[in-house]
Amino acid sequence: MEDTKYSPEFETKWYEFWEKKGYFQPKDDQNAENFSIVIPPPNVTGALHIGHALNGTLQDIMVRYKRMKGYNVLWVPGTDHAGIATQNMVEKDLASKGIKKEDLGREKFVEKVWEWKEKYGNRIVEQIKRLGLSCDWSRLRFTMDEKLSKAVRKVFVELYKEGLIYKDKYIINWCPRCHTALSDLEVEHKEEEGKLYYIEYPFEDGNGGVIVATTRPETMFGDTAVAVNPNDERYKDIVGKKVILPIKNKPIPVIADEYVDMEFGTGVVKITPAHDPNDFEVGRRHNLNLVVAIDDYGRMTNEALHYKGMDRLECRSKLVAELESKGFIKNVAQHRHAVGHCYRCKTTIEPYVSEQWFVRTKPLAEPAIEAVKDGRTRFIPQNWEKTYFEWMYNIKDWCISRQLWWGHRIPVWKCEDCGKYTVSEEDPAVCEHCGSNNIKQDEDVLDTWFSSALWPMSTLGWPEQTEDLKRFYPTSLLVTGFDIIFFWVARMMMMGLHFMKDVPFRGVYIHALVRDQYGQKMSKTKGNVIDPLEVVEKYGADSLRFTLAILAAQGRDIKLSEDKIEGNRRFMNKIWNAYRYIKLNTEGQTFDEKPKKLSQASVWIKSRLAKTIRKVEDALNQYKFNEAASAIYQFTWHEFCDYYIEMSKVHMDDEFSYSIKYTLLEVFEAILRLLHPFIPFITEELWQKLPNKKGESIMIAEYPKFKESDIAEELESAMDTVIDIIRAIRNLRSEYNIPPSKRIKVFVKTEDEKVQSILVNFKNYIHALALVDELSITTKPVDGCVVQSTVYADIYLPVEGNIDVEKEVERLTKLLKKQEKSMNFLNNKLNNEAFLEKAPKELVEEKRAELEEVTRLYNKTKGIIEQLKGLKR
RNA sequence: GGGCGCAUAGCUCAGCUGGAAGAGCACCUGCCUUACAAGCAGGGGGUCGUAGGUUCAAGUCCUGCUGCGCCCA
Repeated sequence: MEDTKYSPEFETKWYEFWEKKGYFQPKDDQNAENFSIVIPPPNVTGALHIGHALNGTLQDIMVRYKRMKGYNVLWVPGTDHAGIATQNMVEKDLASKGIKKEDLGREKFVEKVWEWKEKYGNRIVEQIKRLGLSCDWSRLRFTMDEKLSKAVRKVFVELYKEGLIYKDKYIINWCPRCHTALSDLEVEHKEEEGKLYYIEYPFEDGNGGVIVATTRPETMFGDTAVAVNPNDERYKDIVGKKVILPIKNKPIPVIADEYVDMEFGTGVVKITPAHDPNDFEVGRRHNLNLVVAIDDYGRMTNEALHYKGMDRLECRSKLVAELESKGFIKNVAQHRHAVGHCYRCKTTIEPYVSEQWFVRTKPLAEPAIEAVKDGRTRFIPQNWEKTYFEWMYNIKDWCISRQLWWGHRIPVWKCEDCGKYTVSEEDPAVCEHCGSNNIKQDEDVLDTWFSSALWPMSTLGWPEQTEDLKRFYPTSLLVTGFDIIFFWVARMMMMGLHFMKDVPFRGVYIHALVRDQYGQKMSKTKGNVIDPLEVVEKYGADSLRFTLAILAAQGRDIKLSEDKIEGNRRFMNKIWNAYRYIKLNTEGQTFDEKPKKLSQASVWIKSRLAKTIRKVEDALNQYKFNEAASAIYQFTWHEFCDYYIEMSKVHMDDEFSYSIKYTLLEVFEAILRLLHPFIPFITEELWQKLPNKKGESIMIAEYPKFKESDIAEELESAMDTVIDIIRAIRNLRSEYNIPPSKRIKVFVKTEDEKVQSILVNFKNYIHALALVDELSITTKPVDGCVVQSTVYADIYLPVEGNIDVEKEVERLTKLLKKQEKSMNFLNNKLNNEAFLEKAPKELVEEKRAELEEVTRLYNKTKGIIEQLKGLKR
């Protein structure tokens, strides 16, 4: 016999079993609908974190659910080469051995990264498997696979030919540490305490000067103008004059531009087109020169005179000192402002002018906006559409070149002779313009997100017209976090619509972020991470999965703590022990024949099961994972275990002996199937042991179907009466500290014939669940008893010796107060003319009946109290 | 500065289309009742952030305010 404590050690065994059986691969049923998902590819070098666990669990629930519903299901897994992240990691590794990537050279370095990928790239895959995710591993993809790289090239070349990719000298976000350009999205803005320096720029004519305010004085070596707002009365007369740039002693013009905020500082700002994105635009409008004062390593150039070669931040402090000593600094103020940081290495971003490749996004965004507007792609929850639209309407061109070595090399060759570009899918031998063989490939690689943008099509085989592509594109669902709606979702929409002429996915389920129990983001530095692998080790993957699912309410972040996972392990344990009970009673018997007659409890539980199935399906169809999970939890624990199993004990040796066991197995088996998408392992483990299983695995069994014919309203309402009476008896037992070991005698007083007949018919259940050994129906009060009234009947419990009158009066007075409150509420309502007139008739009737009922109870309670008080005297 | 979201029991949160507030954990009491002490039974606890409005009826719809998050610039 199994141990009373569930232990999840069987998990890996079942995963191997499923994989070996090929269940993760789609069926080939021509009549069935297709359901496909592509996994958001984790970084090859990454380690599984709780976010992956949530993301994967939710997808797996849908995938397993649909599979059991009979769909042809395909879930494509894969990993992302993660340009900067991976390169940084390998660089760091090499650095620890004292090697710089430049020492190796590009080719050798890239080789090293591939080695790294071979070595560690599978780690995350293995970790994902441990969670039970049923991806089709025979279709595992990597963004730098040969075929996927071909797709990348094709897309680049076609977009280039359509004029949607261009090269431009532009100010971009530059990470001096990673030594590469970053897209706007890859910059994280953080509020920082900084200083605002007020520096005087004297007029060229020697008559005073203007004071400019800047947070970055070191960029002054790149200043080519100072600017004021054209509407600023204070500075009307100085526009067109010249000022002298301090230290450099170079005259620069005063210009007027709407961009200048009159409220900021003095209303005069310095314009440094090469080192500030806004100034860059101003410079373009006013034809200003680009003077580069800081180089790509964040060091000062020779424009900075004696500061040449110095780091920009060191230069700042030294320069401020010099300016101060020379009297140029008029004031220094504290100033909070947003500073950009590299999303990978957190280094402060340096705006930098350079030649980069860009994707013209506007023409691509329009169809992507349309597709969501007309519902071809639906966001769940729908609010996220707003976020998507907001960004799409204000989309900027996408800088796609990165000065890295790891990634898809840009397929552009520049001719050293004619200077023109050859852009080609195949490596060209000669320049397509002049035929020269003196051509050189662009050094840069593409933004990682460029290849991810193609993920749904490229993993299915595009540009080849594969069977998979035909069958599974558009995919059915994408499950991802809100943090990559712009990075990824939006770009997949653009690329998918452009190249496939159809959306990449029908639905986008946006899930929450997993935070710690205090709502803090989990991070290694804070030390508040919950490691999914540790948790799985300790509690099992099922407990983690169920916890994530039951917490995954739409639109709210998940605050996770180990307690919660432990709490759900108890649920696993409950299921485990329910199985033990069933096994104990059914072992060695066969259950091939349907029972002819069911006991009342069985009819009831089947009705409840049917309703639960309906609830679960409704919830899952709306992606309400928490509702689905709690519906089954509630049913399994509080109806099946708390009531049905207890009631089943009554029938073990009576005429229903076979039928009750049959139904126990039947309902339990259905519970396991209902739960399988959430907790695949324990459900398989137990299902395999059931004598009534059909098929070789629960994974490919049919999902429970709602059966209208199982609904038994009349019986359910009778059972409500029974449960109500059981509760009342238990309550009295508890109030009088009667231990379970002591069976009792009760009188149930009711004049209602219906209730009387229920009492007769369901007597056994009351005996068993309320631990009663003698139940008498009466229409008269019984002496020497404590009483508890319910809507249906009054329970009289004989007490040995004397009744503690005071305690009893106290208890009942409390009850009386409640009933009084209730009466008042209902009376108010029913005395309200407007309510009687305007509220629905049924509601009014309902309230009338309620009032009648409460009044009856109130009078009863009152009577008992008075009687008790009389006794006291 | 623009946008989004949240405020319900001590804690973490459910509450769909408006008809007298729910769960899990924690707490209190009693129990090893033959599936389960990782359990069973019972119990206490909320004027649903605040001020208005719509309505016969508001946690639920609308507006202002306060507090707290997040995203974008």
